[in-house]
Amino acid sequence: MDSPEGNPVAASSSPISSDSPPVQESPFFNYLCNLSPIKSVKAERYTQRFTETNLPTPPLVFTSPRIDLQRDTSFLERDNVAATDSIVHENFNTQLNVVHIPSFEKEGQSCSPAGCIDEYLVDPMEVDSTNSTHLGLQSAEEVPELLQSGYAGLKGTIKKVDDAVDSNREEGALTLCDPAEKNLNLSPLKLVESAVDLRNDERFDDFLKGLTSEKAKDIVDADMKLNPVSGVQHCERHAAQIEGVQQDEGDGTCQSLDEPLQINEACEDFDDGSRTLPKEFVKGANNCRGTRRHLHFEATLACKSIATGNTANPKASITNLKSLAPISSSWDAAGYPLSITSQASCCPLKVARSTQNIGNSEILSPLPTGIGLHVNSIGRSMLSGSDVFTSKNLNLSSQDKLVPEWSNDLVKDPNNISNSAIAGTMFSHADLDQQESQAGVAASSTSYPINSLNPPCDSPLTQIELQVAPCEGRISAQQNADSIDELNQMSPKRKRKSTANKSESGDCKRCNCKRSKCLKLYCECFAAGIYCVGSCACETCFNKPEYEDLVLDTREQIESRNPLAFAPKIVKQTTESPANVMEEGNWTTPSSARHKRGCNCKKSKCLKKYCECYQAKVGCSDGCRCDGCQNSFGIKSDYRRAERCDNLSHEKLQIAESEKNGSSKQFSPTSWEGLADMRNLDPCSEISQAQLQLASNIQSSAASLHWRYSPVTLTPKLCGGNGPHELTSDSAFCNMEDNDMLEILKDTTNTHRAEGQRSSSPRGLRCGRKFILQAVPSFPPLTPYKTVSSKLKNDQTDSAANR
DNA sequence: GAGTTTGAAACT
DNA sequence: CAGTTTCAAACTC
Repeated sequence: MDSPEGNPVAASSSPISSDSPPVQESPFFNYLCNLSPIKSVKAERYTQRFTETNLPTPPLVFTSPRIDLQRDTSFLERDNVAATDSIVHENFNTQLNVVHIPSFEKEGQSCSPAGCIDEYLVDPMEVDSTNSTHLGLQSAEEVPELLQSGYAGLKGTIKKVDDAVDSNREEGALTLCDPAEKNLNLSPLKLVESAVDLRNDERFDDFLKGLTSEKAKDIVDADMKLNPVSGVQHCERHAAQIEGVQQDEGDGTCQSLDEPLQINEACEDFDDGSRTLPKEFVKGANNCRGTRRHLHFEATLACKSIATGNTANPKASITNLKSLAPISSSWDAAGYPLSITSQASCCPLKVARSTQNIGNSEILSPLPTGIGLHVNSIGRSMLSGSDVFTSKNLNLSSQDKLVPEWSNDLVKDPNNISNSAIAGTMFSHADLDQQESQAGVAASSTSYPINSLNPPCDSPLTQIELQVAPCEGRISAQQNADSIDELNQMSPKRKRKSTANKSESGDCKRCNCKRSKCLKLYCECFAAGIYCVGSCACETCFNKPEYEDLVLDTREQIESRNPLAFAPKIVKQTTESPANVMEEGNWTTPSSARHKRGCNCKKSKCLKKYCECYQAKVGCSDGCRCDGCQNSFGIKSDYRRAERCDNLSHEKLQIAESEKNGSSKQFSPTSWEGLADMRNLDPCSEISQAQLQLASNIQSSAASLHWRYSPVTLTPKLCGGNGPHELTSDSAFCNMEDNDMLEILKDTTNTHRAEGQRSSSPRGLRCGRKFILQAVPSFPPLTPYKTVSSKLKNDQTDSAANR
């Protein structure tokens, strides 16, 4: 680790200094003040940021504060965990306590009508649908029979779960167990909430009395399975009753990895329970980091279903749930925490990503409209939105929002993953050397299919993946360690070579900054919104977690100059025609993706990586000021022609769709001319009628998914690599200046609604636009999550109306 | 590996 | 806003 010359943090004029003006006191602030001093400072700072900007504090911020609500680390000692510093505890607590929403209420956290803290702790969907003044738990009538029956039916419930449950009686948890026969009208989050309420059910106490050891285990297991949130609470509350119950060695292991699709095997971050539970029990439970994320994923998917209004096909949704389950489990296996808030805030994104990762899975249901993010913005937006830059904890939180590609491999070969490796990963990341670990993983990880996505490995997105890579099973922990050591022992030059080689092979590359202290956009890591890691060859690097305040300040400074400095450079024009959408499993670059600002090449002719367009494998556009452009991905002068080509293509698709609908009145001579014209255009004319028909049948939202997450690093497919195309009105966005983009951002909601009323435009196009609008925001999100939630609802309404 | 070229970012 | 400087990546030898 570099030892920077002096600590700029101390000298920096941080708003957290004691001289700082008092932050306006609010319930939120008071809440934060109850946190640990360190985190309170951060929270204060965060609050202040939003106070100053008059922006609503995004709920994601609570990822961090909640983490600290229970800082009891005694369980660490009990489990002989080497917690070497507070950060370890902090991070570890992150993994343990993030879902302790109910405890807040129990502990009487203040909750004012104006700014109920819990409002930030629930799924935005819930926030949106529920009065913010009573967001804590659903009322009894809202919570299905699960609540009413309470744990009196626990035994039966367990049995049902284990038997894969085919009953409809308990619509709550059991719906998750047998999703194919249930519907998803019940929000999974509600399930969690309802389950939480069960903690207070005295019948549970009665039930626990007289437990046999086996029963105890089964019950708590089932508790976790059914009710990951309350499971922890149960374990704490009824520890005395369970204490002494002997568990068979190895019997406490969770099967989630073996049968990841089973909801009842998705276990919970049960570490908290370790404070009171027998160690073996805890051990078993600790092996089961699946349930919470599992359920969250379900919540995510529920969000998806809700967002798309796809409640008509619950079965498909449930199928998706099943498909996604292993992924979520694998995430938990990595020991990363998940906050309902953060997860839910980004749930559609997560869903989309998951869908992508699943590849050929059966996930077919439409994606939520309007929640997609440009692939470049995935990491950044989330990083920003969750203030990840400010905290490693938050960094972790961001991981929750993403699903690693390797999780698919988990499913395929669960035996590849050892729990020990998982645990090792967890602890290694809880260490100060976290990033070195990442680096090691990065160095040893070579084959992420997702690599084709932007941002590259440097991005938070990839960082997240890398952090959990050990669980992938492809790389042993020892290999990781070796890689780390190797990297750490490298000279900067060698590191650079090494990373450069990796870069060539499509893997991670890191910065090599010498004078910028990695706090300027020169630094690729900083520009990507991530900390530098051990694999970086930078000198005097301040882009590290320990300088997070400085990093944040610098970032703010840069953003004050250019609010979109951290926005994706490559933007995808939005009205991509379905014909131009990649086919399933064949991810190609949207050829209409363009550099937001354009290049300025003078000598390289846009044929070398000096050119940002070329580097991003996108064509040059009118926004470029390059001389003698010969960009092989599309030269500037071809831009207009390609635009015309795409417009025609789009028109043709509209015609095809109209044809399908039996409505020929929309055909215009122009349209037909366009069709004829298209035939003369190469390569657009290669679009077959079948393709067009297929394209017209493509669910627009699904297409939108591909576009949203379409890697810009691949070659265009249908319209050829040199055919930058498809620039309709929306596409001007590509070349918009930042101010224009900001204007649009401010007007996102209105735009969205207006689009919803535009009956003539294909749904997919609207999706595309929404995507772009939401892709751009950096930190802090200009659109509160509540608004996003509202938009989800609007989408739902739109979908319903369109149907 | 050292040095050069290049263009983005930062600065004036 | 334009010109200049700084910077680090890309590239060449």
